[in-house]
Amino acid sequence: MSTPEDTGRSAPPWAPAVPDPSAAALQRAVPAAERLLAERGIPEASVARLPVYLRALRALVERGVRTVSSEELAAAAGVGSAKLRRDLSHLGSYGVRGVGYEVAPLVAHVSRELGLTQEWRVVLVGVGNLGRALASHGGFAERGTVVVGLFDADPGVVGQEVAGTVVRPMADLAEVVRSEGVCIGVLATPGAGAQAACDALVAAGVTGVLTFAPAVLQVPEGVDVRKVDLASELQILAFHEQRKADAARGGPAGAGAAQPVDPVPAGLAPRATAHAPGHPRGVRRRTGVSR
Amino acid sequence: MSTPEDTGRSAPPWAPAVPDPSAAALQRAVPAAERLLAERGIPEASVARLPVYLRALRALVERGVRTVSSEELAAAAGVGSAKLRRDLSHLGSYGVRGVGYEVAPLVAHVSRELGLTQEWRVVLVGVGNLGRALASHGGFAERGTVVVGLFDADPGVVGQEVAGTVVRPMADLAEVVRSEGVCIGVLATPGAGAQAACDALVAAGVTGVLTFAPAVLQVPEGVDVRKVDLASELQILAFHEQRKADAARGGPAGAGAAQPVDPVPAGLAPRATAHAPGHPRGVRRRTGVSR
DNA sequence: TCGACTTTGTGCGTGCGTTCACAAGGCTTA
DNA sequence: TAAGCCTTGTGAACGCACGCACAAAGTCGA
Repeated sequence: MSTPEDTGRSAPPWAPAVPDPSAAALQRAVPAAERLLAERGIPEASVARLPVYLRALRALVERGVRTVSSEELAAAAGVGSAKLRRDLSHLGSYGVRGVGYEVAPLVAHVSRELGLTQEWRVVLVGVGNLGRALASHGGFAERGTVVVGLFDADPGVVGQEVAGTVVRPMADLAEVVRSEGVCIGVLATPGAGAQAACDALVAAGVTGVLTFAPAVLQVPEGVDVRKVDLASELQILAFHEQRKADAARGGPAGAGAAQPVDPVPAGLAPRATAHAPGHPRGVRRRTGVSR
Repeated sequence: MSTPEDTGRSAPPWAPAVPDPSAAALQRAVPAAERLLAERGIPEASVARLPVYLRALRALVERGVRTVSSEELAAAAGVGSAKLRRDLSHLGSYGVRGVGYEVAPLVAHVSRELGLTQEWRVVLVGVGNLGRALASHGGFAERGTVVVGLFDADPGVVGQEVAGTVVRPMADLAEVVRSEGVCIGVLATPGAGAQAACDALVAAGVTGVLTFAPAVLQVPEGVDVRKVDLASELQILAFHEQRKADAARGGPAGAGAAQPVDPVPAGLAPRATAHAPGHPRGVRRRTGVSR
């Protein structure tokens, strides 16, 4: 069976400005076994890290580096080397034992895996403060993504020009999605109108949604939703800050915090808890970002 | 080492300059957040959901509801009831068997747990498109958070008034952080200046950072970093879209999105591709893909 | 050509998070 | 008071993900 590999359009836009002798490597046929492995299941956790690896790899390309060890790349991506190796192993074997990974081929491979060999056209619904920023934020999509339409339910906003594009009414959504081949939508509406906007996107044929709205979205099977919740992120940080403050004040083991009835000193300012118990200043390390 | 020339470690800190084995060793350290949690044992995963529960609860308060069952609240928050019950159990028993949870007390309790009984003052560094939006986005912090300072390294931006606040130079950062009792900083700079800005925040005494910059940040022990990566989110969506498209086209096709063109069989919605296991009943369901 | 060295790829143990399923507990009604 | 019903809180099982540690596999120098 013919592998749907790089037919036509050869080199990706970001192909290393370098001569690139390994072009052949790109064409190299991928063993069926490997492909199946990759197809069958790349853990979601790994997929989520691929963009990070890709960014690190591109930086390396920029610097003219041709080969990296898992240790180096992992450090650049802020993860452990073992994790990185396993993640990459899900894509097939693209490293050379005793040497490391060839940057150029790896960039190409990861890009292809993420579907970045094609351009993804997206529509943005909700042109408020955030929506405007996202539309203008040239690099928010880095590469591979193009906003082909801005929409808003507010008649007052429709017609305005934002980032060189005219905001269109929701009524035009379906038509644009179809004609432009859009399958990803970005939602930047207030929480109240989020579900309605989401429904409109789905009805139009979008199957992937990135939402910034503070609302729980209900979507039909087959539609992916990724949610970025700014308020929540801050609240989570606040939780940790409070925890640190408590630890600094009282003894660990949540002296007072453990009790349901915690006499919260409402008036007490969370003063710089900069110097918790014992923080070895000056030592840098990456901080877990959980997920 | 394969790096052609890694001369001078003068490379900017944010550059994926990897060498430095000692740094790798330091990464083994246990994230501050996790360690703190261990003292009281609220799983990070649960903490991350508390804001969502809180939002749902507030909506219930708005509607005058006084009691909710775990089933109802879970549905409103988009999670399973068992998960919700366990999450809440980490905060202590605030439910009444046979009845459910009393909304008002629960709101108060969760709020207190998240540290929302006090106001968290934050500074925002990087007043570009995104920074401006965040500063203006009145409700992006919902409640409990107040932006008390905008900073930017660009002299051209300093002095401008954004959202009623004058942008100040980075030189003023430390002073503001101290005088205002800030411990959380929001980073909205380009990737290039992120590490420097982060360093400035940490040096000023900030111990919690929310970054939107596409860069891996290195921070000292005791500082929490949460990262929101817009480009990555889109790429992850793209990955899934590609997967669906491949599946729709027929069998487990190649790993590459071959066709640069013909992304979507116009008008045809890539039906079902459910990669999420079965889900209870309900026409609509929330789509997994959480972080 | 051979041996020493380097780094990948992965088997395996461990711990966390999610889910099931049910006993415990509390309200309501007779 | 006692029986019945409802929902919480949680013991236990399951599965995923992470990290260690090492054999395999390749490079480099003699």
